[in-house]
Amino acid sequence: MKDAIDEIISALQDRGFRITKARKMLIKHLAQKDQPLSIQALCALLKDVDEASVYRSVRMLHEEGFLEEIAIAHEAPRYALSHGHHHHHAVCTSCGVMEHIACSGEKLPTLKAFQTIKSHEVTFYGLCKKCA
Amino acid sequence: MKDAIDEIISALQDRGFRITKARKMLIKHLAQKDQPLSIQALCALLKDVDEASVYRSVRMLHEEGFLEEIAIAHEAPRYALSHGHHHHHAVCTSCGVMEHIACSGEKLPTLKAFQTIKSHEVTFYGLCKKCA
DNA sequence: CTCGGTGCAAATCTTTTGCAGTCAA
DNA sequence: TTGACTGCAAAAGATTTGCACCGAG
Repeated sequence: MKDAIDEIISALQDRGFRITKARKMLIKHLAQKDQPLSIQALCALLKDVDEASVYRSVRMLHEEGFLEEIAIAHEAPRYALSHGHHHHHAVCTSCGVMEHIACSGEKLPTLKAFQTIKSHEVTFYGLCKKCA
Repeated sequence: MKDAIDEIISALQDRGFRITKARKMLIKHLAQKDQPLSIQALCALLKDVDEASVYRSVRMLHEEGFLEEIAIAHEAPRYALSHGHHHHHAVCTSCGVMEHIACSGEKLPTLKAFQTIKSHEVTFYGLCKKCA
């Protein structure tokens, strides 16, 4: 986990970004929480960092590809450190906890933390015939 | 299509809601557009209805089950008249047009209006072991 | 030392709410 | 007639932006 943090930090430095308290804290919290967090949740965790800086840092890290943005029905988007490999999610409608589901094509995915699934959503993103 | 509108209107009346210009226009636009629309898009179409009323009407129709709310990555949710049967969506990342995809279990779904699919997202909603 | 990033405050945008007047039933 | 809705205005919340100062490199 420490490795993941260091990797992102060196990558940022390589690209000319400075390593500030706000950015270091943001990455650290996302790495150790192991749960995608909304901007508001991040602001609550980073009490001593200005909200504007949280927004700016999240946007930058997302644009640079270090953060994955996860859209959830009826909720603000949540952010997590990018994993690289393709995957999906399960969300608990009661406590909000999220589980990462591998989409490897090799074996059937398993849900370790879930008891029951009530609904699912599938969305495709692509080009319609007019725009292709 | 006219039938769908009339059906919703009688159902609303049966439940004690009044049929106002705002509500009638909202339902009419959603029925004839045949595309899910965001609240902002609806406000633009319903220029002579106050934004606050659009928000109130959309919420009421959604709570009463007449509107389906569709979450799209990096976008405001869109609303469409409920179809009843379970289905999914494809979104064009260029023009935003959406296609409804049946999820019947009988035959493979087909995408009529789409040329290429770039990505997909699957999300499960349910109860985790702690909350079950 | 430099200038990219931060904090703070103000601006902007989105959504909600209170209230008095209006109109569907 | 009556109270469920609406429009309007203000409030609340979320996000962005301008600017002077600060600190990472």
